[in-house]
Amino acid sequence: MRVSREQANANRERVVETAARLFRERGFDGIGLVDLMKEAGLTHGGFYRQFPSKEALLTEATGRAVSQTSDYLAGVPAADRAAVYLSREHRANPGSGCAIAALAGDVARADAKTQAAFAAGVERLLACVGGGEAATSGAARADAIQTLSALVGALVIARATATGAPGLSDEVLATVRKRLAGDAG
Amino acid sequence: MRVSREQANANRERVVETAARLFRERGFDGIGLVDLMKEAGLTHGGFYRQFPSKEALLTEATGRAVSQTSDYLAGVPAADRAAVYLSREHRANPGSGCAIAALAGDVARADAKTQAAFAAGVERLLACVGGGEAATSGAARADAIQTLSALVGALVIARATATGAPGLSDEVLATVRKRLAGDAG
DNA sequence: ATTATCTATAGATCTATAGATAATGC
DNA sequence: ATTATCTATAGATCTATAGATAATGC
Repeated sequence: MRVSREQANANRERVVETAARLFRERGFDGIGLVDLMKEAGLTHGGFYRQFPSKEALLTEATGRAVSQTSDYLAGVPAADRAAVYLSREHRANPGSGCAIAALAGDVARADAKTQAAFAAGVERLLACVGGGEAATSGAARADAIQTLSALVGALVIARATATGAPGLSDEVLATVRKRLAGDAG
Repeated sequence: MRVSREQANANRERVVETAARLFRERGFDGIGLVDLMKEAGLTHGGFYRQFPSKEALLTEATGRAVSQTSDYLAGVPAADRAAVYLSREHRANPGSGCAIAALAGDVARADAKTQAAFAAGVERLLACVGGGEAATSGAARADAIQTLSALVGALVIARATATGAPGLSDEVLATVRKRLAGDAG
């Protein structure tokens, strides 16, 4: 039943990756440790050798999810970012999508460490959206904050209305996409 | 143990009001029916005579919360709305604050009926933010969608960083507040 | 007689722990 | 000998239901 140290590290990685996806899809309380470990291909008994608590896994999973988000978005051409971010495909796939939009609700109720990991992701996205020159304060950073807020708000509203009011959901995506294509998007 | 029909209706109202507050504060999975009913001054045994399920209470509580939100915001002078919405006080009090920002995550995973109640709230806020002329499509409605998205996104990000990165949280509130004060805010 | 609310509980979760097992790594 | 993972379970929840109770409303 024991595996090599290398394999154990790989298993731990897979748990974090799985959590980064499932917490975004179902929320922190929407997935239990038994099912989460099962999705990672393990049983739940080994969990507490690798993590002190489910809350600690949220901290790591948040860090992982925000890294995935900024890495992915950095690879999208600046001119396409708003269209990709506000697409129906992104709306339908929170598990592989923006960590800020998908985790904000749970992170607002999490501890300071998790919020700090989340904030680091916000900073990286600001640098990305602002074209690299938004790290310091000033007008470029203010533009980036305004743009990121509109992106996150539009996606969050679109997801909460996707099934019950698909026309409004599509309209919100399309409208903000169009507005952001004009300037800093 | 039985009360008058009038009192029973008042009790039911209080359960919906309590849920509208607690779901915003703790999330749908963050409050159990036993504690929720206790906060409403009742025991949990009577719950299922008034509501078919906890999910059905979410539908009603969402409708109640969005009504409170649009009613409150309609009473705030248009010039002050962005400052009130993006205040530290609003950030600290989700239970009595904007239903869109506080419930979006849970509603994205809820049924179509709950999403429809949420969408009705979005429409009412668009009319409010747009100054009443945003109900029909056109530039005024697009402005309102852009403004509401920025408001919701900024508040959601500010809440998720309030404890772990208070400087960033304050900065997001202040920046978007300043930007929206200029135009449609 | 009806019914709103109560007490009590069933049955299914959930997080976390205990102890066994078996392969790694000294 | 150490340890990563397993099986099994403790103890605390959670949603939902059953049946008793007592006041309302016919």
